[in-house]
Amino acid sequence: MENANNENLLNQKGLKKTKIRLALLHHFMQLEHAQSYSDLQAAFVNEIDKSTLYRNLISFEQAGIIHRINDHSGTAKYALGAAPQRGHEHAHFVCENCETVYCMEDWIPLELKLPKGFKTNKVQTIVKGICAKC
Amino acid sequence: MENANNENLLNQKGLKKTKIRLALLHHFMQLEHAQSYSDLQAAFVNEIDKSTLYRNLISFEQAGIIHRINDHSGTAKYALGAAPQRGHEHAHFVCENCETVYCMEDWIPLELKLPKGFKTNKVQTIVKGICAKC
DNA sequence: ATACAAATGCAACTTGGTTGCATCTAAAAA
DNA sequence: TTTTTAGATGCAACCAAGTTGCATTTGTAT
Repeated sequence: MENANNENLLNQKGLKKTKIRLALLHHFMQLEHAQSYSDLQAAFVNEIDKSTLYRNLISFEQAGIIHRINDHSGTAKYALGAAPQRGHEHAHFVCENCETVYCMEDWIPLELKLPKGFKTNKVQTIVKGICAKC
Repeated sequence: MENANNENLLNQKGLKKTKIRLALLHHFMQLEHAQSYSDLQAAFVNEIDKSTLYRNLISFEQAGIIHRINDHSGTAKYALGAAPQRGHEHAHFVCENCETVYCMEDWIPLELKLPKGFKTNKVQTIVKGICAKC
């Protein structure tokens, strides 16, 4: 069932449905928080090549299947869902204890007062603190 | 005059006043926007060793002379001023054209509604758009 | 069945950043 | 002023994240 949905998703986006992509997609579907490259590598140890993994993350991101999050740890993380668009931004919560990154879907983008001549189209917010599990 | 001020600053923070530190500090004083490692390396080509530069950036940051900015480009940038404290956060503006990073000093931190069990102590905001010069 | 584009694996590379260690220098003590 | 010493520097080696070129394989359209 979920598998059929994932196959459709890849079809829609014009991506070939390979074992690796279906496995990756399945993995993302099961998780509620963001994954770093090393998380994913650990989850698929000796199954997916480094460059293949990175290339698929890029493909998925371009297709709007996942979005890249920079949680200020220095390394990117990836979570299900398209990149936040103007008016649909969401904040990301980074737990300072367990380092888990959550998408805060109900985030409301704020109105900003910018100096003259500055124009904005994106606001990205990282909230740091302690999550419910810690 | 400025040089004397910089020397005092280093004294106050318990840092030895070396040629390199004074040059770095002077450089930061002249700039209005954030610098990446590679910006700084280019500005002091063959003058400051890689590890010395990084170590001084760390020292300056710990001393509250500069603060580190993560503009979601994947590489850190540094700008004059202490790290934003609770209640004194400021947003950072990243120009999508020239990639310049500006500190928006008059930013007012927002009140957040977080899910139950989540506690926050820091909110970091990156605003992306086009700057006044572009 | 075949043919082509796209996906994979591998190795080599780049860049940002760190670390250990020997040497040097600012600044305090004598 | 000279001596002492903690801290600063330079160098080389290292690590992790991420990218690229190329040969091979696989998915899909014909």
